Amino acid sequence: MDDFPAKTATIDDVAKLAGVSIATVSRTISKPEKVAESTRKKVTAAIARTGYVANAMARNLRLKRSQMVLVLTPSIADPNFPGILIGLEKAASKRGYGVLIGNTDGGVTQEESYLRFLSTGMADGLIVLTGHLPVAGWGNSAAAFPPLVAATRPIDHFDIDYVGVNDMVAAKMATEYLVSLGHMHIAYIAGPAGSAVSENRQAGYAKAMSAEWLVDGDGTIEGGRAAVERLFIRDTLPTAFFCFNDDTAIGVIGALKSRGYRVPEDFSVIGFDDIPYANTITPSLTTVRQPRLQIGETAMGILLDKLTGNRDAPSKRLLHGDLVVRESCTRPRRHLLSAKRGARS
Amino acid sequence: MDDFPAKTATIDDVAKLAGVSIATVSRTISKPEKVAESTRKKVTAAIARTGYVANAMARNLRLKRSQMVLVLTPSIADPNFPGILIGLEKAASKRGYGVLIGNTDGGVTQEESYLRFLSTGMADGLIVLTGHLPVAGWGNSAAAFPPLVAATRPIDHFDIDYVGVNDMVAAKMATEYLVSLGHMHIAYIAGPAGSAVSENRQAGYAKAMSAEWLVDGDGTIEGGRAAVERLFIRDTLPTAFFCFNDDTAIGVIGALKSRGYRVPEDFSVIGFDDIPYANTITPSLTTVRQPRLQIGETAMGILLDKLTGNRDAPSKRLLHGDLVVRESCTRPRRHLLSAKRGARS
DNA sequence: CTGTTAGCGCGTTCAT
DNA sequence: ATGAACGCGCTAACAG
Repeated sequence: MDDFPAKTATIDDVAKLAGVSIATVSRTISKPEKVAESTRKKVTAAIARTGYVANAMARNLRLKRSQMVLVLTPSIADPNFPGILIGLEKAASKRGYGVLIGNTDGGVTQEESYLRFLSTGMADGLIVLTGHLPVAGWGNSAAAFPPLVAATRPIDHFDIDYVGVNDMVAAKMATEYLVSLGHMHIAYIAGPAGSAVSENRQAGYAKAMSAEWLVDGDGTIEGGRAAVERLFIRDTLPTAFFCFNDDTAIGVIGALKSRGYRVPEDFSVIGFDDIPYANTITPSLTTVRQPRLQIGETAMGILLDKLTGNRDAPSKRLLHGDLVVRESCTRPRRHLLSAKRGARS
Repeated sequence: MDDFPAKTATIDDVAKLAGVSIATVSRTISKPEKVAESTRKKVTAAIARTGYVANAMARNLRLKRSQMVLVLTPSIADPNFPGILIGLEKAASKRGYGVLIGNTDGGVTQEESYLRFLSTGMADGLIVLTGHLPVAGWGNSAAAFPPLVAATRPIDHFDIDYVGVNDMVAAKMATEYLVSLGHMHIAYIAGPAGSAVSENRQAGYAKAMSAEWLVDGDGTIEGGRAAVERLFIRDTLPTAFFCFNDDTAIGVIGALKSRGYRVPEDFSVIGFDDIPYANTITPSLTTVRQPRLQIGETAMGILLDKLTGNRDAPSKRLLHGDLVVRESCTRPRRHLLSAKRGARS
């Protein structure tokens, strides 16, 4: 019934078997209502008997499209990626599109290579997770771009569709939670230098604080750890840490613990993302959940709408992030403000 | 220079501009040596001026191929997936192939849908991460399959290319490590029922033990936790746990800790996979590293070899997994063999 | 309602 | 060494 390399029946085979022309076969497939009931049945039967499946290459060549979208990501290993990909894939396959993965590793060479791929027509559109236009300085009119939507990381200076979490609002909420617990000295451990996302989170944090206390970071566990070490060289310490992301928070907690402090008893720390393992660490991490699946789905939805023509002006879609309260934050217990370095190790 | 929707030059444009026939243009691209030096230069120049890039659909239609491979996975969220995907993608793009993601969620419907996709010719081959042939009972002769290679999870009853870690050897090694530490009572917390991978790991474990002590599990954190709870109903307990995977180990450790025990002081636990967060939990997890990237690369390599014709009989490629010693295992301290339930909570 | 025809853009004989 | 012509498999006019 469904052997595989079964000579792959073509539309001609079906037409011949059904005793009609190929045009009729084509119609029965795409516009069934425009073909007589009787012949439709014959054709349908013939299709079933031959196991016919339209050749995508031929059809796409004719239709000048590919029914695929290319997803450009700087890192498949990013803990947020799988969730987003699931959403992307789900929305795409639901509408008959395939999703191609393009891992750039931040490299310009790879970006160019994928772009060349795009220009061969193997993909109709682009989902960009990198936070910048592939190959900086691409034309200057937005019309010069291929259909594209950015997700997770906004792209500056261009009026491009974007969907991601509302970082500022979420960060403000997280910070306010810390404040409501009684914290007055909260440090923000930033993400990679120049990260627009980190800047937005910082802005949200700033809105909830009268004075900012900024610490550099890079979004990695090691970066979080290093930030804490640097902080301990100073004379004063915050009572709570609002971290750019969960990885940073994990690093912060690790460093704190290895210095002999307890979390949340001695210091509260809150992360951002709610990565899959956020609730498996000790203490389980209070954080802001990023609606990954939804981000993926709506980003793909917007792109496909553009591809199929039902879409007007670019829009920024900011989704809500939920605060997930777990164990890593509590009321400040003592005034550790004057804690000196070298508590213990 | 590289505007985007730049009318997309066709081979005719290039031919016209270079003053040659399209056949010559085609040759200059695929068999440069068969064209005169002088004309080659003209054509090359014309290509550069027009920014010509061959249309993939047309070319693939003509060549009856797609230059894409479909990766069927039961779960993008599996912690092992990203690493494998990176390897897959790397090897594919290096050889000019694109990789398409097919998330089945274990559903037959999705599998069928992706298979139909395959049969449209949008993909030339398949990488199967599900551990079974898509749509069980597919023909009976291996020749009826499309080019395919299984990775991570072997497919029984068929002579299919497979690449994964050598579970038995690795499990034996892990168990022997526990034994070398002095443990005599080691329980194996199994994976999902019927998992061939879990059976192999169990077999390796058995080889290092005189008597098996089996506990059901399902490969999830919750499953690991539950396994421990069930164990505490009994009168005797092991001094160490060899877990099917890291998630299970995380659950085991969590349950042990919440019962007031310490790991590794009271119980040693060892996992399998070395997922990204294995070293961030407390205690950091001793485990067997699965060579994900390498698995992905060699699986894709084999598939592409088959697609390009340089390949003979199917082969099983078993890669070595390294034991990664961290903090979750130590020598058994006391004889907890008669520990009763309800230690504390 | 149905069949005929003309390409979509390219690779490839087959002549020259 | 190069060009003319055919066809991969399909959809979209255009007739009838």
